[in-house]
Amino acid sequence: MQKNIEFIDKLRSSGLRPTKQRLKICEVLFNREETFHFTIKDLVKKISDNLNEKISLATVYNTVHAFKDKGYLKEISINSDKSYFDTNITNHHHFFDEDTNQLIDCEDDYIENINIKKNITGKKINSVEVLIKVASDNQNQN
Amino acid sequence: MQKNIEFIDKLRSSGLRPTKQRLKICEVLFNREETFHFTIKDLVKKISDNLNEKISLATVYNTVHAFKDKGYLKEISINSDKSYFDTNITNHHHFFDEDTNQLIDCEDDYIENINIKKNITGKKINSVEVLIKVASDNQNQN
DNA sequence: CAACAGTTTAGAATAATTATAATTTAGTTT
DNA sequence: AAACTAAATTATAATTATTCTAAACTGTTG
Repeated sequence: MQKNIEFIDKLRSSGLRPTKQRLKICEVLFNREETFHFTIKDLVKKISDNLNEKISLATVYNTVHAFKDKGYLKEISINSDKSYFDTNITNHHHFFDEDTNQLIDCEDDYIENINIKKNITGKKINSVEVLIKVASDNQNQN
Repeated sequence: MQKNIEFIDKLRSSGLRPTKQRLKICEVLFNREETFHFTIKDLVKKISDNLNEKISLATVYNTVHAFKDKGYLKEISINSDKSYFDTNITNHHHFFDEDTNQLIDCEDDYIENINIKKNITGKKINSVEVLIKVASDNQNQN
């Protein structure tokens, strides 16, 4: 569990002012054992569940984008109408449960290393991400 | 190149009435050598470029969704605010050029087979897709 | 503590998509 | 081929996620 003072340093060191709102969002996002996968809506809900004061929607968007730009969050590509974010910023892959719309980290032992044999000429690879869509075994869902 | 009569059969066989609009959209989508990656906006533009008559936006959405449901199109997950569709419905992966926002098919010889060693209990795998984000080699882009 | 740039905010604006309800059309029945 | 019915199309309104705007506020620096 990180302390407030650590968040302040973290923010300052990347040129973000440690405002009340950003610190609250840090607490919600980073004071946890497990990776947090969330949409903006999820985060807004977590904030209003955990805090007394409210943070405006615009600030939540601003902060999430700032955190993403600074590398504290990753944005995950899901076949969807909204963006998912991930507090796990290491290189890793995902399962997406189509029954529940839940994003699940794919541990390293679940998948063999991805080997890109050729690349587009003149481009560098920025990321390689695997998305494994799963659904109930016993039903016909899509 | 497929003929109109083939599209009519194709649509009928999957329980879709071969309407004028759907046939026009079939022509635009499937009468081509290469895979077509597109957003709804792209498709609307192609339609208005190629045809005299106009098709309403709602119909374009309806048709693309119907075609997707019937398996004539795939929807591709991109880190973005809009949906991309693909006329290549085989299992395959993608490059996404972040400079140009272009989606590029990843040929089989570009990537080694993906091997999922473990899966989520009680779920079946519906799809495995790799997205390789690339950008200019000589610039600092993100 | 004054000044200033960086932040927050409510609310408006935008953009993609979906819903609605009236009209039209395709396929079937007479 | 006229009549019927369910499916499809359409213009438009509604919805949803996200971004923009401009005013008010706050953190930092001197």
